Amino acid sequence: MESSEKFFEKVYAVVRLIPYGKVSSYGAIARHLGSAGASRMVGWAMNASHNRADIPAHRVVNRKGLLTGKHHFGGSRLMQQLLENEGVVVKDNQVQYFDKHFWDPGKELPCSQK
DNA sequence: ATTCTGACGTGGG
DNA sequence: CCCCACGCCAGAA
Repeated sequence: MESSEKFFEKVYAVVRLIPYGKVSSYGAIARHLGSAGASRMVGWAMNASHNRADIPAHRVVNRKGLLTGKHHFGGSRLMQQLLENEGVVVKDNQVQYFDKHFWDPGKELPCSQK
């Protein structure tokens, strides 16, 4: 059934919906997918996201607002540059005003409750 | 098949 | 806030 849908595709769908100048966390997305605790898989999905072009993975950070995945961005400050370019203040790999830029899918999205 | 790792989260101290 | 340990699911070796 729908559960057969790729976990990755779900992640991509949510990440792609992240508005400009906003950031989200792996756990929030995982929870939205119905697999709370599978936060690792979200990160793993992002890893595969390099194969996709419309996946703003730089808008996805850990719950601390830390750019944990910047090392995987192929470069070094690319991720931070992109965030700052969108108006997000980043300092020492950490997003400032994280709660202010935080975007919760299960909270902002309409009826996606499972 | 088994084993380990991985862009994490949560709970307890 | 920090640190430690466990859980989580998927993919690679």
